[in-house]
Amino acid sequence: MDADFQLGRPLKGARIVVAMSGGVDSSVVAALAARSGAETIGVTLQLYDHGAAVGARSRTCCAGQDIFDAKAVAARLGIQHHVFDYESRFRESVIERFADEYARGRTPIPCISCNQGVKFTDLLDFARELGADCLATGHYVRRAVGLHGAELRRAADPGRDQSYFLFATTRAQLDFLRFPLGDLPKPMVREIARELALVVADKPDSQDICFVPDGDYARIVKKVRPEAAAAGEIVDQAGQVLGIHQGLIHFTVGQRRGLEIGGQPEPLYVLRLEPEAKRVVVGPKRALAVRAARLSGVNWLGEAQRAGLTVKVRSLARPAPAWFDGEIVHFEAPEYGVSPGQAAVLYEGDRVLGGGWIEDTVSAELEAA
RNA sequence: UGGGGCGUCGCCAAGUGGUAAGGCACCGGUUUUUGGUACCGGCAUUCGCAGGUUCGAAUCCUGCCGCCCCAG
Repeated sequence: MDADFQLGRPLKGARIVVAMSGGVDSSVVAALAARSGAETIGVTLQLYDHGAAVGARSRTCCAGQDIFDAKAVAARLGIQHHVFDYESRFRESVIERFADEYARGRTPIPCISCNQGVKFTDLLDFARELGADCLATGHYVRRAVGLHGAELRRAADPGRDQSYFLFATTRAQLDFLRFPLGDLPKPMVREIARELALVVADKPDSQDICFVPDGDYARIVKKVRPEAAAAGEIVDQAGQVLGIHQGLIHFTVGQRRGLEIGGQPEPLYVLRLEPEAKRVVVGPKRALAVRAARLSGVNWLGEAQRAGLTVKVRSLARPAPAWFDGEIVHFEAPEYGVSPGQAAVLYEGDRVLGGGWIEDTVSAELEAA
C-alpha cells in the first residue's frame, strides 16, 4: 500500500518530516514515507517524563518507552530520527493551561492544546527549518485539495475519526501538513506494522490524557492550581444546598456520577460550575438542554457556509444539525452536556469547516417555560 | 412518660400472614486519544431490638429502645 503525500512534486528528492509519538500509527506513517522514496526524517518530542513509573505497557505517548520505541522503528526503517526535549514548552502550553481552565470552572481539552501548540506550531516550524516539503502525522483525518485549497475532512474510518481534535488547525498549517492514515481503517494500519515487523505493531492505543499516568487528572491539577481543589457546596437551581463537593476539578457540565447525592426521584446532573463561589449547580436532565453556544477563538477553514451544517460538541457524538453566525452556534435540536472550555466543531458533510471554544451557552428550557 | 404517629439497603420508598418492588447514590464492565454522557451488570437470607402466636411473619401479639407531632 502506498500513500499519497500530495506534494505536487516527485517524491524522489523530496523531504518528509514525520512526527513520531512512539505508537503504531505514527510509526506506520514513517514507514509509508520511507517507502515513498522521499528522504524521511522522524522526529519525536519528549513531552513529559514520569520516570520508571511508566512501564512499557502503559498507554502513553511521547515519553520514556515511547521514545525508545520510536527510535527502534526509525532504525528498522533506516531513517534519520531526532528526539527533542519539549518538556517545559509542553508544561506551559498544555499542562498549565489545562490546570488553569479547571481553576476557572471550565473543562479543557489538552489534546487540542497540544496539537495547536507543540505539534502544529513548534514542531511544524522545525520541519520547515529542516527544509521539509511537509510534516506528516498519524492523525486519523483526511486532507483533500478542493477549489479553494486544502480542506480538512473526517477520516474514512468513522470509528477512528480525530477531526474534532484538529479543528484549530489553521489554513497555513494545513497547507504544510499531511495525514496519510486518513483513508485507512485501523486494522490495516496494524497489519502494515506487522508486515514490517515493527516493534510497536501490537502496542495498545493511547487513550485518556497522555500526561496523566493513572487517570487521576485531579491530582495533576491540584499540584499546579491548588485552589481548584477547594471544597464547596452543591446546590440546586433554587440555591438549596444538597451536598458538599471536594473541588470543582472533579466536575464538568453534564456530569451525573460523583455527586453522591441520593434520595432523589431522578438523576441529578451538573448544570454549571461557579468558580468564584466554589459552587456546583445541579438539576434534572431537562435543565441541561441547550439551544446555542457562543464561541471564542474561532478558526475557520471553510468559505461562507452558515446553514445546513452539523456540529460536534464532544469528540464522541454524532454530528448534530446546526447553523453558525460566526460567533454563536445554534442547535436545531437541544444539546445536552455542553461545557465551557470544550470545543464546538462545525462540519459540512465530512468536511471540517472550523470551530471554536465554548464560552457560554443558552438554555433551551427558558424558552419552553 | 397524657394522646397520636413512625422505625424496611447510604438516601427516598413499596410491601398488612406466604417466603423483601422501584428510584437515587455507590461499585464493576462496555464505549473512547479530553472531561463526560449512554448502555449493561452488581448491590438487604433481611425488615429498630427481644420474646411469642403460626406450617409459615417485615406484616399478628407482648415488652423494650429510638424519633416525630399535639397537649402539659
